[in-house]
Formats: sequence, C-alpha cells, structure tokens
Amino acid sequence: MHFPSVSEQMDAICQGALEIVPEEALVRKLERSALTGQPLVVKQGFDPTRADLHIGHAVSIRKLRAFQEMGHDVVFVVGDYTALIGDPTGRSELRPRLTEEEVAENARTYQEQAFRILDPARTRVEHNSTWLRPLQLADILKLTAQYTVARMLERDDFARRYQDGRPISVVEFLYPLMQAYDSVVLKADVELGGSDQKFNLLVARDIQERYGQEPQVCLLMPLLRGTDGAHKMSKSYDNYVGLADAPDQQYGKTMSIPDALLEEWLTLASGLGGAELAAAVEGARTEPYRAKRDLAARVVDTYHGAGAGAAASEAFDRLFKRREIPADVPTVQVSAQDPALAPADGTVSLARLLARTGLASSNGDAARQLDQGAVSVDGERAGGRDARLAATGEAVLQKGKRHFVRVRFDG
RNA sequence: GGUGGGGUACCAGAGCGGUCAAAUGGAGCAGACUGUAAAUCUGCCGGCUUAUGCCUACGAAGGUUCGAAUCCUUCCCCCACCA
Repeated sequence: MHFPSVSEQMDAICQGALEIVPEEALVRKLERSALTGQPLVVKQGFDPTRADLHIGHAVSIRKLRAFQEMGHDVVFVVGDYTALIGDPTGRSELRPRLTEEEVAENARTYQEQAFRILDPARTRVEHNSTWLRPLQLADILKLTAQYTVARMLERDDFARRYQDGRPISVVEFLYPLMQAYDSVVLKADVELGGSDQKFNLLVARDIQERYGQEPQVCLLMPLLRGTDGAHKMSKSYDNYVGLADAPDQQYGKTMSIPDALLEEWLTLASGLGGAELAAAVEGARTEPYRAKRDLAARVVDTYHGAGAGAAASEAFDRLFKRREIPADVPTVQVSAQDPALAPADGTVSLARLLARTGLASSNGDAARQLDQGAVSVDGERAGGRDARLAATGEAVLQKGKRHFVRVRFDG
C-alpha cells in the first residue's frame, strides 16, 4: 500500500477539522502505517434513530472519504444496537426508546445513503449489534467496571441534567461505553465525530487502553447548523437537508437558511475548498442571494449529479418567482359522486375535496385555509369555505405556495 | 424507606370549581411584503356533512357537584433532599 506523504495526509485531514485529540498521536500512527504499509482503521458510527442521513452527517462522511482516498480502511458503523438506547448527547431528557423493528427499518437505507459519498468498494459497513447483542452480563460488568460515575458526570449534558433535577437513566451511562466497545472490537485507530461527540470519543480512548489497545485518535468535525439557523442540524429538529431528499427539496431547504448561515454552509456543505471557497465566502458578503442560489445548486449537484442543481433552480424560479404550476403534480382520482364530498348539481364541496386529497388535514382545516385565501383552483384564487367546484374533468388545486394536487373526476 | 414537589395540547408553560378546546412563547400552516421555503407584519393553529350543537382532550380509574384541568379517593409515573 502506498500512501501520500505524512504531511500531505495531515493537510488533508486537518482541512476543516475542528480538533484532533491528540494530534501527535495521529502523526505517529500515520508514520507507522507508511512504514509498515498497514492502513489505519478509521471508524465513525451513525445511529439509525431516523430514516435519513443529512448534509450535517456529510461533513464527516466527506472526511471519511478523504481517508479512503489516501488508502486507509474506513468502517462505517451502523449503530443499530446503540440506537436502541439513544445517544444522550445534547439531550435534556431520555430519548424515546425505539424498537428493534424501527431501527432495522431505518438502518436499511443508511448504507445506500452513505454511498452517495463513500466509495462502496472500499468501505466496510458493520452493524454494532453484531458484537453488542451477544454480550453476556459478565462482559458488561467488565466493561462498566472500567469507568466511574464521577467521570460520567463530567460530561455536561449529564451534569446539567443532574443539577436541574431532570432524570438520567442508568442505560444512558451505557451509551458511551457501548460506543467505546465498538472501537475496541474494531481496533480503531481513528474515530470521527461531530464536536458534540467529544465525550463519547474520549471515553473510547480510556476503554481501549483498559482492554490493552493503543487509544484511538479523535477527529472532531464542526457541527453544521440546520435550516432554522439556530440548532445543529438534526433529524429531531426537522431542520435538515437529507442526502436522499429530492432535488427540489434540497434546493428549497437550502434557500430557506438565514443569510447569516451562508459562510458556515459554504465551508462545511458546499464541497468547495481553498481559493474557490474563499471566493464564494466573499461573494456571500456582497451578493447573498446569488451566493445562496449557487450554494443550493451545488448541494443538489453533489447528491443528484451534475446538472441536477440547475434543474432544481429552474423549478424554484417557476414555483416561487413566476408562481407557475410545477411540472410534476401528483394526481388524485376521485368520484364525483363520493358522498364524502357533498356532491350537488354536478359540483362538490371544495373544502371536502381539500381534506380528501390531503392538502388539508381535516375539513375544519380546509375551511380555515379557504377563508384565508390560501387555495387556488387552476391558478384562480378560490373563495371562502363554502366554495364549490364543478366535478368534471381535471383541476389543479393549490394550497399555499407549494402544495399542489391534480384532481381527476370520474363517474 | 422517610419528607417535600410534580404529571396540562407538537414542545415549553400558565390556569387551580363555571366566562376552558384551556393564557403566553416556540414550532407548524396561511396571507401581505420581498432577494428566497430569509427577515418583518397579520391571521389560523382538536375533530365532526357547519352546528348559539355534539364528540374527544388537562397521567389512569372512580367519586363529590347543577357544573371538575381545577375538590376527594385509589392507582401509575417523574423529580429533589434525607436514609
């Protein structure tokens, strides 16, 4: 195995990284691997607590990719067992426990999503249930004996919760230990994670030593803030751009970030580096709108291939600038005679139709939306809650700016 | 084990016998505006074939009362301090 020089590797690794703990150890490991031809084992875990990976995860997945390109072994750990506990990081309360079925369902697509960035041929995908599930109580006793409650409480999520009198379940103490055990099993040389993972990654260093291994190097990446501009990007805040989101979704969500976030996103999510990045950041200061549209297109290109960004940009203009009906409107077939639509004289209740087609969550919601002038039929704004619609042929219903359904009547 | 404090809508959190489908903030949806699904302002924000009506909802089940989120009983759950 031939690796780039140690200093080249260090440059690539450091680019965008927030912290490397400890940096000298990484240099030593790289030197040794260059000498022996033995690639480093670089791991990162992802808990399938939700169905999607998002561009916040991509920040470190890209870094995994960089390791891979330099010839190291990347292990993508699907935390299907740790997900059953839920990472307490940043949590002010116990996570709802997921069932094994829910986790398995989420895990199914993780690998596929990660491969939008990683090279499938050079990635080892491991599920941590493989080694965590078979553990016996004796094994767990050994593991838990390696760490103290006082050290656990150093962690500020726990410290704060304890101080505020909010519950901390004992299983939550197990989480960092299980993650650490992953590192032991994999004999990890390097573990990647977001900066909020620092505690967990550091615990692994201690635990590896207790199990007679050389401790891993922790490589912490900055956290990307979500589209709300306030919280870190997270599935639970619903402020994320999913790797598997449709192009128009990715584009629109990116457009919705506050201007103040542009520099952060350009740095962490655009895939740009060096001079290009500097130029883009400068552009964001002078022409934020332009810069945001470029960023959005770039994000879409990254996950849907070159050209997809331009198409999404065009669709965005059509929808929001020109207020036209988008190309791909889902069609719903309804019967003009359906009693749920209150048919009379060849017409149906528009409110009921909205509820029926899913544009409104209930008849009451539909009535309110109609009263507020939120609804258009074939581009014409519809009146109040009593509006009716001729039940023939087709009509395009629109609620708000971006919810469309084409209705086709039969019978 | 003891003592004290709690459990309210998607979240946080007020209410403590009627005027409570429940203040307020956040989230969400919509309208206006615009450079955007930004910001700002405004409205809405349980359901029901639309009704000064009914149903569901203030941890659960019973009870008191003309009337209960509010009072009582039992149960379940959470927190703090002490042990």
